[in-house]
Amino acid sequence: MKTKNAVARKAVQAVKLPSLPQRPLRGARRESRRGDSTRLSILNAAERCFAQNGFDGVSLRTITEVAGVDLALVNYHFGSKDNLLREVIARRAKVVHEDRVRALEMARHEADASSPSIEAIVTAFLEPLLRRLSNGDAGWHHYSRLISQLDVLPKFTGLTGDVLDPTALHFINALRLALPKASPQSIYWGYMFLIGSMVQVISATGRIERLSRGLCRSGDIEGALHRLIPFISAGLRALGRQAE
Amino acid sequence: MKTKNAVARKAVQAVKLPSLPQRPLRGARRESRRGDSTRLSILNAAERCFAQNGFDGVSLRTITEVAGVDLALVNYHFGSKDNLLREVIARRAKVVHEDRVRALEMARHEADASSPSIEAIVTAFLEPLLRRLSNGDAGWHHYSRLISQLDVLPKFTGLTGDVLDPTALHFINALRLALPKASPQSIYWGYMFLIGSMVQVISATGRIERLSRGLCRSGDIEGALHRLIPFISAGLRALGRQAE
DNA sequence: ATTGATTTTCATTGAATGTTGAAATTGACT
DNA sequence: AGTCAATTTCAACATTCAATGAAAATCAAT
Repeated sequence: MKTKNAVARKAVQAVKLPSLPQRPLRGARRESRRGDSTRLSILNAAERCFAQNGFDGVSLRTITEVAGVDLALVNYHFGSKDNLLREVIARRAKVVHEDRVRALEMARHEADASSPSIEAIVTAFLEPLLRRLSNGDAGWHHYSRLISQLDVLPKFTGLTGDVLDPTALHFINALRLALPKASPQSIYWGYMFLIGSMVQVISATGRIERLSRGLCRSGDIEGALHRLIPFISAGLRALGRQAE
Repeated sequence: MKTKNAVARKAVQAVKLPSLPQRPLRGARRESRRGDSTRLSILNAAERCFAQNGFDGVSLRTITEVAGVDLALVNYHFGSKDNLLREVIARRAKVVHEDRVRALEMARHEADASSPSIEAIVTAFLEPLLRRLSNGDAGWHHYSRLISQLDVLPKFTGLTGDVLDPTALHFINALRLALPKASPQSIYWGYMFLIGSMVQVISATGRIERLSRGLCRSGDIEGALHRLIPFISAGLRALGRQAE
């Protein structure tokens, strides 16, 4: 029934969405349309609200209130709450993916003929996202916390899979080349552990402040990276040394 | 406004909960009361539902339907949905905490005068929970997935803090003794990474099946532990070696 | 000024939410 | 049989939810 609803909704939405002009109608390369700022406000508000209270913990009413726009505009611009979430994620995931792939290619270039070091691979994966967290843009913070939540909720694996798996497979392949003696299974598990460690940093729940009584701070990305990269690299290398 | 509602609800609930007899009224050491099986059904159903769809993604109606009991019984036995969640978690967290502390004491005993090895500490932390996941009891599976979700949601840090922080501080202290050269900050971060890696295993979202195209399985706890312990141990040791 | 598509507003839909009060039932005790 | 508290049932409560339909407004192009 749930799937049927989703399908029905999707079908309706495909029909009812405003017809986006596929190519610029006018001379300018890209014509900025009237509703663009509305779309942006909604995306940003949704990102913040979803991150704070989870997808099901926030209503479209709250989101539109934060965005300062009318409730009905969500369904006009995005079709449904589900689709709003998808666009919130896709927007930034695209950026991070491209940066990560580029960073990895750079590392490969520097490594010449051989494979880049584990540290280089891990850094190429972590920095594109983590560096943005210390750049003052709260949006990236919210996006990170949202990803952390979806990563762990079974009902969203479809969504996160579509968006994040390409990056994952890209880096899993790089790790395989860098750890030729590790079994394929160890590589996959190692990648999961990598993700998990990173998620603890980007989810920024404030737990480390509480545990350390203020000695460590969730927002101290430099401090986190300074430990995260050695931790993961040493862990992965240990998997590469393993007798199987 | 939201906080005010929560406070009001809590106050009401404190007044309206059925007066639980503090000590056994009759001869038997512990008199099993009539509603106990109802309580259990609700706890188990809530555990399963929360794990699958998240706290806000499930209604009390769904939970009581799964439990096969009347809707009103949730508020009769637990006072509120919030409190139901708390009891769902506390029930199993208590068991795991005791097992972990006991396992750590055992490791200390075996290590004689010196500190237990990193492997021993990490194992003492991981096994009490992970071993239960391969013992057929689906409840532990649901509990683990639920913990994974709450761990990453800001709005539940109060709850998870109350329940999980004592264990955390216990093991952080053990790690400090085992890694005398590591800075306190590195220990705290290391513990966070440990948690993160573990969460990726116990959240069991099926992602590793998809990424590895069936080569690895989320349910393969032995395989996961076989990589998780070396990964984390090597990572922590690297933090201990770090120049600071 | 008029057209016509895009965007916004407003009112409302039907369903689902957590919670509650009052009556009915149960079962162990006198 | 009768008592009484614990438990269960049933029917509602007032909100809130996502989504929609139709009218109003906006604005560039003719």
